[in-house]
Amino acid sequence: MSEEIIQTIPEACCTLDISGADQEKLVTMFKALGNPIRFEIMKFLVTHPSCITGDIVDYLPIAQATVSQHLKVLRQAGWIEGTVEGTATSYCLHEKNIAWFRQRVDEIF
Amino acid sequence: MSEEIIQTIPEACCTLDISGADQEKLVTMFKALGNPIRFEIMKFLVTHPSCITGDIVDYLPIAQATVSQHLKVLRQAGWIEGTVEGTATSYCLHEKNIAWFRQRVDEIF
DNA sequence: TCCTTGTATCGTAAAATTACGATGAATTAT
DNA sequence: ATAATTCATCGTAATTTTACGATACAAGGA
Repeated sequence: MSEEIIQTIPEACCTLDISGADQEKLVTMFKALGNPIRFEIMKFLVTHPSCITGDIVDYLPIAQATVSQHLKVLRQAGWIEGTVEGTATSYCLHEKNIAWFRQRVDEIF
Repeated sequence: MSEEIIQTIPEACCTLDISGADQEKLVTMFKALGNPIRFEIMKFLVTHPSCITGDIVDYLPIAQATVSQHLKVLRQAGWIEGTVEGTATSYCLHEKNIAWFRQRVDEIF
């Protein structure tokens, strides 16, 4: 006779109000800043509000195409906003999303 | 006669007190949570304090080896702590590092 | 109109990440 | 001592990310 083994995951001590699309967005934001170059870009934008792509390219030791790619990741993750100004693009922090990120982090941990 | 062009990066509006090893640690923490499975593990640990590896393996739809690998990433990033208890390993949040993370985020953004 | 400037996107090579089964190592049970 | 349990690590295939040069595109100036 073999005994029946019932797998039980321990009971939760509490609930967490994050899931679905919000959770995906949060993970995307974490992932975007989990890269040294992109973190450096965010630091640069904090200390140099609304500068253009070229300023960041001049500042960083990597190719323009790569910077543009990183800016796209940060933009799609919601960390920054880009505004086309003539032939240039001006970037600034997406304050609303950043505030949202902080609230979620404070809420979860 | 060609005119000399001097590249100038715009002046900073402020300074940011994060760099070097601290910055690397912060990026590593962001990177670790920038993965859906690892985020899910963190959520599980928040709601199920000090559970063992097997509990997480039962909860997630992925192989034990993969869970173990993700736990290692979270441990090395400083999000969690593991304690060997006999043949099992019990994991819990690394509260101190988590607090440090939140302080840095609040400080920067 | 044609050229220059500032960026984004494409194609692609190299590197890193993710997932798995298999194996190993340590502890406990028989 | 042997077997079972629990977990980490190894080796590796598949996928994703990162970086670059080349190219395209849009706006402004000559």
